Amino acid sequence: MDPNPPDPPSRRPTLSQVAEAAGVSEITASRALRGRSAVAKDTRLKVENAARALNYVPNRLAGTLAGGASRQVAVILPSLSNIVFADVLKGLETRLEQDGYHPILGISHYDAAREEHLLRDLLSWRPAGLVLARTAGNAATRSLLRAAEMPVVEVMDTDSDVADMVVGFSHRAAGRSMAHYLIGRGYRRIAYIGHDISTDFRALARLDGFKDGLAEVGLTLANTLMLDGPSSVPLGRTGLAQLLATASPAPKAVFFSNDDMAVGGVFHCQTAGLSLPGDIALAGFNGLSIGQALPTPLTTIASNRERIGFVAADHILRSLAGETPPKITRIEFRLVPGRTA
Amino acid sequence: MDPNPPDPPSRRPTLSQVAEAAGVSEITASRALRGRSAVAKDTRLKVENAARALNYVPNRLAGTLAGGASRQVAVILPSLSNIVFADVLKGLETRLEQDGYHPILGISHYDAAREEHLLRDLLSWRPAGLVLARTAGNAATRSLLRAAEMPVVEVMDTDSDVADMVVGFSHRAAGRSMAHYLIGRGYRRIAYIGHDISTDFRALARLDGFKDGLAEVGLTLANTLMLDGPSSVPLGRTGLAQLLATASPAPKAVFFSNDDMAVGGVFHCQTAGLSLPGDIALAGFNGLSIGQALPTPLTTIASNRERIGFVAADHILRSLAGETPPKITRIEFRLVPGRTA
DNA sequence: GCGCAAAATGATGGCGCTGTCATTGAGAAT
DNA sequence: ATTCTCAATGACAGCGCCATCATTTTGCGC
Repeated sequence: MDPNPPDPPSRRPTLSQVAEAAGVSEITASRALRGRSAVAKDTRLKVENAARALNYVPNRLAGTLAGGASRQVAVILPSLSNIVFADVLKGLETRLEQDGYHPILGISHYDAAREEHLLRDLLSWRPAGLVLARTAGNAATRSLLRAAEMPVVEVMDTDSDVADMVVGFSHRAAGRSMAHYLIGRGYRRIAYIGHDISTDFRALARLDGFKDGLAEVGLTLANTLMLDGPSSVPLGRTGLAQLLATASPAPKAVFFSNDDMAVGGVFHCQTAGLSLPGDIALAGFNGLSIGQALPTPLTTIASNRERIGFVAADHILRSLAGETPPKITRIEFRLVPGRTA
Repeated sequence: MDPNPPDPPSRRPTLSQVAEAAGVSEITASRALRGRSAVAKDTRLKVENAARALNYVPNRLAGTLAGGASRQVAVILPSLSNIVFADVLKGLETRLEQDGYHPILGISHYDAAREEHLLRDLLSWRPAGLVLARTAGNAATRSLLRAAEMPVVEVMDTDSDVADMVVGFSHRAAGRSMAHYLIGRGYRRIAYIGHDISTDFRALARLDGFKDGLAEVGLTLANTLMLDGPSSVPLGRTGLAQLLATASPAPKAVFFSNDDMAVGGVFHCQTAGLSLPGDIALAGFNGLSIGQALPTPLTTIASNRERIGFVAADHILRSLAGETPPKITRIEFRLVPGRTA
């Protein structure tokens, strides 16, 4: 009984083994499997059979190193707890997969240092392109991005200037448009309830735009409640309870940092017996399906996250194909009047 | 004016350029940067400075090819629309990142053929390990997995036998435990509302377990409504409306395929003025925070998806470190009695 | 048959890095 | 001093594949 048998030599078959089995040279086998240059039909069949028989799986590390471009795309997102980024990732993956590309993922947790570290790490895999939803300005990140020498798409908002291309919309404009809507509905005493805004600068941009919209008619926010922690339904629920318990006079309308928060607000109203929008009006942001399934559909702004991801991936792939996609692509948002405001 | 200037020689700096700048040999630079073997302190500093000055980013394709193991882990999930899998991915990424690993992602869309194709594709990147939430039995996938020669963890359910390791729980047992709970609460005329079950075999396993639990006391499902399409809040809402419009006598309790569906059911009751659980009792599965934030907290079964992902990644990393994690790791589910049943 | 272009195949080198096995030199032990 | 040890460094080869440039074979017109 050998106590430590020599490592089983079951290494994965290589291209040269396939070539040998097929009775051709390595390079011919390579061409046959990739189908790029001319290979006689029965040569190709021989090679394909040999590859199948050996259960050959190409080694793309070697392939990429030797010549081709990688078929990996680095993706950096700030979070996955928020369905919004999962949607973007889904759109990305869908488009990438069509061309045989795959995302390598990093989550920055809204942390600039971690983002930079991730960027370095992912770049070391020599991806063909890079998609990111950035966290905040960071000098090191900027210079890494500029030096990346690959297509780079920044997603989610169009207010950025670091990347090669941008796909998204202006969160500031979205906030402003909600202000216009609420003003148009006659609301004047308006409050805002947000989650941990120090990290989520896009929510902050919406808030700024919202304030701008109010200012255009000489209004300011009646109350502003900034809560700790990431956005969630429970946080929105307790947030509205807290606001209504303390604000006097009570606001007539509340704009939440997003739909999760706003749905929590709706739940509070259901619990407290407040009628929507008579006693109080609520509005969110994102257009999640849950908001629309509520007994009183949520007034919100619909964004198309999946499409943002899809288009971002498409831009990467088209850049790699030598095309020149637009620098800025707006994926329009849309105000969805519900019955809560 | 050169019409086609020679490609700018701005190729990324290589290790040998760093070595030259630091006045040492390539291999010494390699060691200095990796910090594995003995390098004199000031040699290391020289190399580090040179690397920084050149903005050197290592090429891990070459590094992995030459010797080391890859620091990528292939991840195959059936969907990202469902927050459940985003949670798993989050847990995975969190643990992987701690050791400098990154997930390469593939989405199978509950399609066995696509799953197999993805597996081949991802394997071609020679990842260090593989984590997947499988879709269904598929002979080709099985043999690929067995031949993978790397740690493989299957997540979400423990009813599988293909992978090296398994992290999850028995969906069948979860379904059974919900049956016991509802029976214990006195419900007898019980219905089930599910989404497109042909794809989601875990939901099907829960249903089977649920039926088993009913059978133990001589009951069967009063009604079964299987809806087309992926699970969602709106689908659950229309589903319950449809069931109550057609079933006669009406069921006293409904078990939904998951929380999204059940929340939709709650919304229908709110709209239709049905009181919970007096007029009808509802139960879901997953323990999403939204269900707990409802005015009447949802009765459900909490699963810890993020932990499943975290532990799965941990098993991969420990296997790579030479340890032997358990073959089967149960991440317990927990019945959460709410006020809807 | 002959010449020639085009198709098919092959030989070579190298992508950027690391494993392995030298080699060097400085200090410890004798 | 002389040997020995061990830390520090380096030379070399090769990971698996593909780009480039031969070379051979085939097809085809006349």
